[in-house]
Amino acid sequence: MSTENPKQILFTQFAAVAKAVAHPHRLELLEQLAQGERSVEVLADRVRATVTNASQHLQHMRRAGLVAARRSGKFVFYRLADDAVLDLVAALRRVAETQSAEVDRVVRGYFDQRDTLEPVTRTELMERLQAGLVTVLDVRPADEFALGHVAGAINLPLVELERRLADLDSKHEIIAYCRGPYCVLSYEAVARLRARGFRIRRLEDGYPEWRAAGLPVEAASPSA
Amino acid sequence: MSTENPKQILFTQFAAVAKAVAHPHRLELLEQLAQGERSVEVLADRVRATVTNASQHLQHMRRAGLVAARRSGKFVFYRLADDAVLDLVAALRRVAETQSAEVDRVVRGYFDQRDTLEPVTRTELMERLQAGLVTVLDVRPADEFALGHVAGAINLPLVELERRLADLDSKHEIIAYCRGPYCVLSYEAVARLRARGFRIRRLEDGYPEWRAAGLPVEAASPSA
DNA sequence: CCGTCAATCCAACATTCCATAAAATACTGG
DNA sequence: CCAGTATTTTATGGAATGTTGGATTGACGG
Repeated sequence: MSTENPKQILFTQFAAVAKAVAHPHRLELLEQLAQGERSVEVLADRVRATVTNASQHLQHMRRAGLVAARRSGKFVFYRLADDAVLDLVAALRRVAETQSAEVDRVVRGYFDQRDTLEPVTRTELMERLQAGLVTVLDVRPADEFALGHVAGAINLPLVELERRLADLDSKHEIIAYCRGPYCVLSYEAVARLRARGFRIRRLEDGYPEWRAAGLPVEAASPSA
Repeated sequence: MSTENPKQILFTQFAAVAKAVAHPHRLELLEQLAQGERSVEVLADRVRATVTNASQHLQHMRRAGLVAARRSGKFVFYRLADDAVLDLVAALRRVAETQSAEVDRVVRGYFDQRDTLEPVTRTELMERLQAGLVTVLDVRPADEFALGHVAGAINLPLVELERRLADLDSKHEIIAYCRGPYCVLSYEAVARLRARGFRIRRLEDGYPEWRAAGLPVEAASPSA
C-alpha cells in the first residue's frame, strides 16, 4: 500500500472521495446535511430509507471525509465536514447539466415549465435586500429554516402556502429559495404564487450556497 | 424510470457522473486526456492497463458524458468532453486534500520534500512572462508538449534533464510545470535543478488549467 | 480479397457494493 | 442496574462492477 507510486495513492484517494458521492441516496443525504446538522433517524426519514441503510451510507461518507459526526446523548448528529463538499456536488451538477441529455430532458420537462424566468443571483439579491426592495421567502420546512436561513427571510413552508397567503405582501417583489439549485420546493412555490398574480422569482441556488459564500444568515432559537 | 420524482432522476444522473470518475484508472486517464486527445492504445500504455481494460473505462466515461471520441482511420481518439470535467476533478482533489489524512501524509512525504516554496499562480506567471522576467519550462514528454503548451515555454522532458542542462540560462528565473497540481514531473525537476543552483519554482497547476483559463497556448506542428 | 492492426464486443470470473434483518452497543432516565 | 431508545455492527443474498482472454468488427495496405 504505502510502497506504491505516490501518484497511485493520490488517485486512489481521490477515487474514494468520488465513490462516496456516487450514489443517489448519498447525494440526497448531502443535500439535507447542507441545510444543517441532523440525526440519523431524521435523515433516514427525509430520504425515505431505513435507518440502517442511512447509517451505512453516512458512515461510508464519514470514512471518506465528506461528513463528520458528533454524538450528543442518544443521538448522533451528522454534518458536512467542509464547504468544499458543496463545490464538489456543484461541479458534479455542472458536468451533468452540460453533458447529460437525460438531465436536460428533466430540466426542460419539469423545472422550465414552472419557472421560465432567469433566476436571481446571490449578489443581486443581496443588493436589493439591502435596498429594501424585495421580500425573501424561504419555502423549506420550518425545522430547516430554524437551523439557519437568509437574514431577513420569512418562512412559509410549501405545504402551508395556500393557507397563509395573507402573510405575503402582493405589492413587493418576492424572491423564493430553498435547498439548492434543483430543489423542487421553490419551483413549485414560484409556479403557484405566480398563478395568483404575485411578482416572484427564484434565487439561483439555495441556503447552503448563500451561507458558504459568507453572506448574512441567522438562526432561529439556539435550541438543539 | 421516467415516472419517478424529478429530483430522484437528477440525483441518479449526478451519481452516474460521480461513478464515472470513481476509479483510479479513470482519473489517470482523465489526466492524460486533459493534455490533449489520445488513441486508446497510447492511453492504455500510459496508465499501464490492457487495451481492453482501458477501452472499457473510456466507454464508461463516454456514456457518462465525461469524454468524447472521434474515429480517424483505424484509430479512435478520445478527448475531454468539456472543461467542466477539469473543475470536477479539481473539486475532488480539494475535498481529499482537506479531509484525507492519507493524502496529507503522501503530500508531506513526497511532494513537500521536493519543493517547499510556494508555487507561482497562473496570473503571476502571465505577468512575469510578458515582462520577460522568466523562462517557462515544460517538463512533460515531447509528444504531450507537441499537443499544446504554454506559449513561449521550452520543452525539456524530465528524462533528458541532466543531459540538456546547457539549454537553460542559469541567470533567468525558471518556472516549471507539467500535467497538473500533483504531477510528479515538475516536483522532480525543481528538486534536481535547485540542487544544481538554478533559481526555479513550480506553477501551481499544469497545462490543462492554463489552457482552460483561456491563457495563451501554442501547439507544435499541426500534425496528426 | 486477404492479412493486419486498432478497437470493441462478449463471456466468464472474482470482487465489491447495496439493502435488509438480526444482534450488539451506547446512552438516558428512572 | 434495568428498560427503552438511538445507532452501529454483523451477516447474508443479490445486483453491479472490474478484469481478462478470445472472438468480432472496421479500416487500411497490399
